[in-house]
Amino acid sequence: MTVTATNTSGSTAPLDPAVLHEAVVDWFGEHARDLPWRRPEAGAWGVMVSEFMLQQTPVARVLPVYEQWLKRWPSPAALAVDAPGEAVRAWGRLGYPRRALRLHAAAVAIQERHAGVVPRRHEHLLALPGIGEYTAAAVASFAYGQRHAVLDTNVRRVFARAVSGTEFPPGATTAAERRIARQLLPEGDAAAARWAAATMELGALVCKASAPVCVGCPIAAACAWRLAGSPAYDGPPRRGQTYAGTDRQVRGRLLAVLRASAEPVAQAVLDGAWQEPVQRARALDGLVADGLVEPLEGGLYRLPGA
DNA sequence: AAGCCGTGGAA
DNA sequence: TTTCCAAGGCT
Repeated sequence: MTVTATNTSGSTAPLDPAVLHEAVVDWFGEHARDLPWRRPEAGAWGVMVSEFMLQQTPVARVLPVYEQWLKRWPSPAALAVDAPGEAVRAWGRLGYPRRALRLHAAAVAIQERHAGVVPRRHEHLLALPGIGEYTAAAVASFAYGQRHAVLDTNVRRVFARAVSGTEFPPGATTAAERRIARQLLPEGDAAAARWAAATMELGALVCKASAPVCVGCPIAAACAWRLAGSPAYDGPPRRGQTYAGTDRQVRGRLLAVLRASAEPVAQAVLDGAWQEPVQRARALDGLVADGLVEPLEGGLYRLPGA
């Protein structure tokens, strides 16, 4: 099947996948960042840890935490025998601490189901806690060199612009996007894995969400969005996140207190983290329900133990 | 399937 | 100052 891009006049011109592949992969060869999880010594576990941390958190903030994490827990087995609360503590301020809990749970599952080895099969990866469609494809591709359509926010944006001619992709991944990704995927395993990494990097460094650097783009001449005159986004409003005053902020405050304490913390201390008592109680209940906080006897709280 | 779940740097 | 947004997953 042929991949087409919409041009200015509304007609379509065929994109030659082989030409795109070469341009993007060559660009990647020159501009790829030297990230620790891309080095061979990272292994599948290193790749997996990085993917968890990079879910909605920028590379620059992940780097130091990633290094200390792998030094402390160089294998799933090492993490699995530690308390989940230690994972939450080491997660620091990366945000969305449920990811730390899920990474710990995934390590336990890898011990139980896969003899301590990060599974190779997409199906088995997908079954692990905290691993969805994207992360399963990413680990299978980056750690094991398999052929998978890796559709993260960067790749989706690159395809939206280069192929579909729109500034931004839809709110949720669509069947149409998966079809485009599958059609553009090179045949061989190694080529597909390289392509996945290259398109992600292109989205991260050049085809950025705001202020794309089209002068540095290897496929600018073939980009449907550019050829259409870079029309402004006209789809449904992309969801903006308010944060100040939300339960999420309160949860963050409470968890910060617990992270900072090696000992269980009294209710009264947690009360100092947020003024408004109803919201504070709701947030704490939520953290307990999520397994991020463990209530003890006598009004004490701590990060979850083993 | 729309909403929830943290955090901080940059524009 | 406010807004945007960063390699998503789960319910």
